Amino acid sequence: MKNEIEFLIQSAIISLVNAGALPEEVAAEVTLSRPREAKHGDYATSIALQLAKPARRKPRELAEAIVAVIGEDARIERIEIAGPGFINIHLSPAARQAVIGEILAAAENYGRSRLGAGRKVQVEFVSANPTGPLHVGHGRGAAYGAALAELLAAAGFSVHREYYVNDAGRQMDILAVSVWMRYLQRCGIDVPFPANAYKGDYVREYAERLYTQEGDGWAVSRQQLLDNLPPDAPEGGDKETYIDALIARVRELLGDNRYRFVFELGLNLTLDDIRDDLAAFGVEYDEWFSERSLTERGRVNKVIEQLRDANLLYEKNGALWFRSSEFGDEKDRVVQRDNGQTTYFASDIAYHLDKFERGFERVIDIWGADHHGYIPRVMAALTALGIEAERLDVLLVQFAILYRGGERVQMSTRSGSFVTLRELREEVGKDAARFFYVMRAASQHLDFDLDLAKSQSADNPVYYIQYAHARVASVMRQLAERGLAHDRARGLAHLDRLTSTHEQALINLLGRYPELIESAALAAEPHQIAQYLRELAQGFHTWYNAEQFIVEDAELRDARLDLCLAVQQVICNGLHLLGVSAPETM
RNA sequence: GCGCCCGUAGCUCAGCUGGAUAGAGCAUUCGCCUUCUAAGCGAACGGUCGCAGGUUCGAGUCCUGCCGGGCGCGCCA
Repeated sequence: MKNEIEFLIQSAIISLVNAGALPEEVAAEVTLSRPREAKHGDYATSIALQLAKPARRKPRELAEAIVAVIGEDARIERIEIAGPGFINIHLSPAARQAVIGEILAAAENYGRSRLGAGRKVQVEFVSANPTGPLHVGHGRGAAYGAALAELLAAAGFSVHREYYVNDAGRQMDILAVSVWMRYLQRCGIDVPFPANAYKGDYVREYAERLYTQEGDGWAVSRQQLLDNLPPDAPEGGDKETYIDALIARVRELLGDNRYRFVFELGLNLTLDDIRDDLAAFGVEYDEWFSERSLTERGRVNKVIEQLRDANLLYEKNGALWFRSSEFGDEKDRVVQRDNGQTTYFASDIAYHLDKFERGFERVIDIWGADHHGYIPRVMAALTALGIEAERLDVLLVQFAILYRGGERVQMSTRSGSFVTLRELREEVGKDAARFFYVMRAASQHLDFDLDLAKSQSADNPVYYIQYAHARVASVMRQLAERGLAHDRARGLAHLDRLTSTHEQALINLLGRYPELIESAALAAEPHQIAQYLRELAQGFHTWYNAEQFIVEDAELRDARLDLCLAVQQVICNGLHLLGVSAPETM
């Protein structure tokens, strides 16, 4: 409806221009807004105010000219010019009510848009290092990314959901060594656990697997392991230097095959865990993209050559540097270390290039806010490789802080006592977790109140919204119990009976939903959906308390039930986008 | 020091990409169940939109400078 009205006004302006009543250069884009005040109509535009100056005409006079050209239209009851020159459009009751029929006919497709026109968009999110279980910080990225992907799909984009698996690099070696050290301890060998290793209990579980499979056959002596190693942090050494030396030693002692085995064991068990966890969180991917595969396919070296050929690399202190500062980054960056190893950044350049080579028109990365400093170098690399940086959107998700009993829940990765996403899910449930994570703008720090998320009351927005959905189902059950049947067509034929302010407000809200999908998708703001659903549920609860639906008058009854079902459908569709279930009973 | 994000009601936050009298929820106070789920509804109370300038018909929204908070500034990933 909004688009139709916009088109109407746009056409009016064009015909004024054609008639010479307006200079050509004023043909601006007409945008409609939903006025806050009901008396300002269903839609309003300030186009006359915007055009007044370039057209050298008084705003109200211009508004009158535009309105005169529009003339009569069946969808419009009346058009008013208000204030300094706003054009307020009041839809005809029939045009407004028609949305109920549209919703019931389109069902789960109501609100879907062709805005994206099938354009290929990739959304990469979570992509946490597979060195341990996901924690609550990753949960927000997961919930946000999944909701955004759904939203873009609903807006007509062809969406590809991807998880970038950092299965190469030093962090994975540290995990392998962590597992190996726990294994040795399991074998009864007294070795100190490195300061920089992964201390979580899951590492012991992985080691137990290895022990179950191999017994103590892969064990070595303390002497063999530690001989001539530099001191670890507790002995006054450097934990980084120590762990690197230890990694080299373990490799040497185990040999390639066995080292590989331990490495893969850690990687695969962790990935299985992450996959299961996300699946239970309602988050599914189209692709799990391996970082290692980039190296194996020579993509990293290839991109380095590409940069070298473009004369964008130089050597300094034995390392290879990319001139990213020439493309807006604050300093140049190393792509290959003095030991010959390529950096994570080098892989990331190859990865982003690969994304665009796979044909995505637009690529969205969702990162934790702590990675924001990394954006300019990735953008610089893309620009250097001839890809317009605008095609990549890096969306930052701020931290979520958990509160329990009014107290901040402390999290510490170092001690291994962090709160995992799984624990959160088990404590508050998938629905509440998914909803709470996306109910605020991603750019806002999120206070996640665990007690509220668990509470089954109106204070809890998830239950409030789900309750509205369940209430409709309950009304329909009551109807059946009273031996009555719902006649949708009869209701649709008598929508003019829905005259109360509550009903009008609900109908207006329902009509906004398709516009909301588009605006939320374009702005990458799933929280708009969450806010809207609360508003819609509130409108429904208010109506529910004010009026009986199951009344004697069958025409009125069916009209009201049609509205009920339309509300239920939109709540269901909206919750689906957010990954929250829509229960029939509560 | 430099860069990014954020400052809106006592608290947690919206504010539709510059519009009309700044809105919700919670908290507080007062009401509503013999009637479709009270996991609900209604009402009241509550604001120098961090501060100061600027841009214009019009600024919570855009620009500049301060103040306050978060995060980041590795040959880690």
